[in-house]
Amino acid sequence: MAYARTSDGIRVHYEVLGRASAPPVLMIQGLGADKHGWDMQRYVFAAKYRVIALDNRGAGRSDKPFGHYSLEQMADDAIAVLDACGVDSAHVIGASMGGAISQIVAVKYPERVRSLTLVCTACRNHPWRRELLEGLDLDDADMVDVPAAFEGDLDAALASSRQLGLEGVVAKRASSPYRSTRSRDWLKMKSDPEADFAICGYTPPKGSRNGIGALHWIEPELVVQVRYREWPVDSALRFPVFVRLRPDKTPHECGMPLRHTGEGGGDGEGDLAAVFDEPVVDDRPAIVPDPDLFDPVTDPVDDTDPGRLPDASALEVDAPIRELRLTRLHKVFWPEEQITKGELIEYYRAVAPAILPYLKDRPTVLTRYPDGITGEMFFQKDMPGWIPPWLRTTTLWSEHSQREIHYVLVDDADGLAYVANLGSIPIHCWASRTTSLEKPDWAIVDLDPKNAPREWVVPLALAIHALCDDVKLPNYVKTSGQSGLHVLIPLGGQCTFEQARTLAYLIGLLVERQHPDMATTNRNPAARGGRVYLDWGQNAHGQLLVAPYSVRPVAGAPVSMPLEWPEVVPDLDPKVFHLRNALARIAARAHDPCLPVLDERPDLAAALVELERHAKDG
DNA sequence: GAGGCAG
DNA sequence: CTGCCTCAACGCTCC
DNA sequence: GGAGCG
Repeated sequence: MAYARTSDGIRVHYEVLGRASAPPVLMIQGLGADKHGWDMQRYVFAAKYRVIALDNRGAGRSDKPFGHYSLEQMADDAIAVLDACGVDSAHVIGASMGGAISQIVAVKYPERVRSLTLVCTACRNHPWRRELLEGLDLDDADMVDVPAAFEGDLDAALASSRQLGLEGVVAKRASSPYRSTRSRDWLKMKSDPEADFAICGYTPPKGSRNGIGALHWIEPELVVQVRYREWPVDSALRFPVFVRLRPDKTPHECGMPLRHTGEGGGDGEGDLAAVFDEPVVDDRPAIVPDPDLFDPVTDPVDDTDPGRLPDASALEVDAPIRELRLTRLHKVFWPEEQITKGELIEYYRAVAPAILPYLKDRPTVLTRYPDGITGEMFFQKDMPGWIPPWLRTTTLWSEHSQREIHYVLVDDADGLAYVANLGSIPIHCWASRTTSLEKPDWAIVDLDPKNAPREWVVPLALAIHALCDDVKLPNYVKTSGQSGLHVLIPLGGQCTFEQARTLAYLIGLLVERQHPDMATTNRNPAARGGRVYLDWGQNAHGQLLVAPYSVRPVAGAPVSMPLEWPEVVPDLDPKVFHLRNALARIAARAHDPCLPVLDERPDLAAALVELERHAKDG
C-alpha cells in the first residue's frame, strides 16, 4: 500500500495490482463501497488490467465528503495518484461515492479518462448519491453495476474467479447492503470444480447417516456428479461432495476431467472487456499469482501423504472440513522485492517442519502487518472468538490488564498459514510452555549492535560461546534476522525467569569485562557509547523470542537463522538468510543446530559455581 | 485483517 | 449504511 | 510517577 500526500497533508492510500503493461484502471473506493465485494472486483479486474485502487478510508478523520475534504479535492488526489504511478489516462471505475469522485475526474480531467464506469449497487438508496445524481443531472440509468458484466453468466464469473485462484464470487441482491453476517441476500458461490465419476463401490452408512456412507470399489455401472476442492496428483479427491446421480451418463463417458490447476481453460472466459469501450488486446497469460507460489486452490491444506491410494475415509461425504481461507495473496508485503503475502504464507507452510518444534505449546504473540512492512503494525495477544475452531489457544490471566488472554498455540502448518494470512510477519513466542509457564526452557543473550560496528558482534558472540563452554553450559546461536545474534542457553525448565535473567546478566558482565571497548550491559542507550549492547533483560515472564526461521518485517525479508558455531566468523552477514533462500539452506542440512536447546538440562548449580570462579579470577 | 459499533 | 476503532507488555533506568 | 528502552 503506497500513499501520496496532498497539499493539505491528507494521506491518500492506493494500491497497484496487475502487470505494468496492462491497460490501467483507476478504481476509486467510495463511502458506499462494501469491503468484500469491492475487494473481489479489484482482484478480478487485476487479471487483465493494471489496477490502481484508491482507498479513501485512510484519508484521515475529517474526510467526510461534504466536510472540509471535498469531493473535488478527492478528484484532484486521484489525478495526483495517476501522476505518481506515471499513468497518463486510465479507465476509471468508481464505487458509490467513489462514483461521484469519478464523475468529477471525468468532467475536470477528460483527457485522463478513457472510460467511466460507476458501481453503485452498494448504496443505491444512499441520500448522498441521490443528491449527487440530481446535482449532476444524471439518473440511475447512467450508472452501471460491474457485476452486471457477469449477469446471466455465473459460469463465466466462476471460471474467471477459478482462473485467479479465488475462492469464488459473491453474489448479492442489488438492493442489499453489506452486512458482516451471512444472509440470503449475499451468497458465496464457490468455484469448486465438479466432475462425473463411475461408482466402483460404497461403504454402509455410519451412525445416523441415511443411504450410503462412502463410495469405493464394484463393477462400474452408475455415474455420479461430484464436487471437490482439489484433486492432488496421484491421490484421492479432497472434500468430495456428492452432487447428484447422472442417469444420463455411462461409466465409459467419464473421461479424465481437466485437472483443477487453478488456471482454468486459458484466457477468454469471464471476460470483463465488455465493461469498457475498447477491447483488451493483451492476451499474454493473465494470471496474477506467480505460478511458483502457493495457490490455495491447488496446494494441499494439510500434510497428508500425496502418494496414498484412495480409501473409504478419503471419500467420506461431509468429512469434517478444516477451513483455511487465505486472502489477498497478491498483496505486496515487501515493495522493494515485490514479495507478496502469498509468498510469505508459502514460506511459513514450507518451513513448518523446522519451526514448529520451537512453537509447540508456547503462547504465541502475533506481530501483524496487514499492509506489509511499510504499513502500520500492531501486536495481538488475545485471539478473538471468530478464529477457526481448529486453532488451539491457551487462556492465561493477565495481571497487567486484569483480564483473560487467549493466546494462540501454533500446532501445525495450517496454523502457521492462518496466522501468516492475518499479516503476521515475525512469529514471537514465550520461552516457557503451557505445562510450566514460569520456568523458561532457555536463557537468551541478545547481541544488538545498533550504533556499534557490526563486526564487533561476532567476536563478542564467540566470547560468550567460549565462556559458556568453559563453565559447561550448552549454548546455541542464531541470527536475529536483523544485524544481531541471539545466543540461547538451554535451562530445561529448571529455574525461574529471575534466575535466567541473572544468569544472562552474569554472562554479559563477564564478557563486558573482557571486552570493555566493544561490549556493554548498560540499559541506557546514551551510556552505551557505540558499543554492542548485550541485552540480558529479555528473560522475564511474558517476554518474547523471535522464533528461529521467523521472517523480519524489514527490506530483504531476512529470517532468523540457526547457525553452527563454526559459521560464526568475522565476515558473517546475517542478511544473507532470507525468505527466498532459507528453505534451500534448511533442506541442505540434516540437523537444526539449535534444536537441542529445547531439551537439554544442564547442571545449572555447577555452572554457577564455575561462573563465580570466573568473576573472582577477573 | 476483520469484527464491532457509534453515529 | 458508513467510518472508525481495536488488536501487548515486563522490568528496569532516567527524569 | 511517568516516559523510555528493547
